[in-house]
Amino acid sequence: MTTEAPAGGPRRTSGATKAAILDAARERFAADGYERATIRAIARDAGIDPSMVMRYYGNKEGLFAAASEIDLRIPRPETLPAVGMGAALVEHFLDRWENDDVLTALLRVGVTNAAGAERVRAVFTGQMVPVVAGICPDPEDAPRRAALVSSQILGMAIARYVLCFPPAVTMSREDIVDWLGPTVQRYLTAERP
Amino acid sequence: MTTEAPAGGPRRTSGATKAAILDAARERFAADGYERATIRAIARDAGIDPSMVMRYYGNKEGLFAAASEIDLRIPRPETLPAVGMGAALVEHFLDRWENDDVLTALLRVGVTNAAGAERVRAVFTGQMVPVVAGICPDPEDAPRRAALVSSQILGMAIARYVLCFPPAVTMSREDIVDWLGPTVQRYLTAERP
DNA sequence: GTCTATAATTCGATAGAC
DNA sequence: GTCTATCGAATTATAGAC
Repeated sequence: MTTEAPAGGPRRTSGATKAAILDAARERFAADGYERATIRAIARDAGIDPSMVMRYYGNKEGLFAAASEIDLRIPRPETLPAVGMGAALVEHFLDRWENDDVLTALLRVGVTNAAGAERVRAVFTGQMVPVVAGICPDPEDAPRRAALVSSQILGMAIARYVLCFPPAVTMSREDIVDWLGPTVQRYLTAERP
Repeated sequence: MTTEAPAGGPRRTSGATKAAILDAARERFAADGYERATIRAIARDAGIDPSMVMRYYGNKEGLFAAASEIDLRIPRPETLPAVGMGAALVEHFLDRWENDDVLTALLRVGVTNAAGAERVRAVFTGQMVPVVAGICPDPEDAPRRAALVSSQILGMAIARYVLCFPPAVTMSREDIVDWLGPTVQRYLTAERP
């Protein structure tokens, strides 16, 4: 029990508190979006006082910036199967989306908040485009191909995890990979139509 | 000038005021999302007093319900070209998205608000699924195919009109139709993978 | 490091005069 | 039909005690 700490000492370390705040923030931003996720609720979830959030992150915007740092961990092209890169990418993103609240949080905030949209664009430009550039036959066309791939990945994420269209929710992972894989593959490597 | 109306008469008709409110509401909801679109701002845009909004629509939720009524106007399958239904649908939705704020408003609110998500699901079930059922070879699979089609349409709409990925914004309509058309066509009519 | 108290806004919603 | 005035609640953010 942390309450057994010596008198005068911190109840818990600064690092642990900050991590607890970030965890709670990620969950709240993912569940409620930027406006409805209040600092009070986040602090309550983290079991600390709202003023601690301000102390550590300055303001709500700073908190979101810290909580929405993200690495998509897109596999390097060399590690992907030569055939079925599209399917492998779809599978990777399904994994990430189901195991990391930050993706949903970033998407929800990006749709409602101008600063959030800017962050999503930065992730797209910094992490998606370079990988696509390493795959597609015409690197100068990588941004456009990356946008096409992202549109399909984002669209399925919204249908399945945010809007919760029943058919999109009940579809098995395998079905989604089988349907979306060829689409992504085509966006990556097909000749321009 | 409406101020020349006879003493005691309304400055403008009830219908005109209500329409002005709905127009302003659609714009605000589309631009700011549900939480940030305030009744005060909507009333200011419409050039009336905030209390009029309450009088006509009861509360904010009622206002959004009225402002987000929408008909996707998806063409009946018979009127679509036998070959290139996918392309025709993509073109239709690009048109709708560029000429009707309600689509963006509904999408923005659906992502942040539970009631908004329910409305999007209702539009999906009521307008998208039936059309797909009239096109696809196996009507019992229409909901799933409709979800796949919607995921690609919604994803491009978000990338182009909400998140504003530069490549998605600068792409020409023709390019989008050429790239997404075959995808939608496959989701509609291809055998299950 | 943690918490109390509170300032300063802002919002949705209501009551009532004209 | 329209507007003024305002209530009550909720929010971010700050100042300062312990």
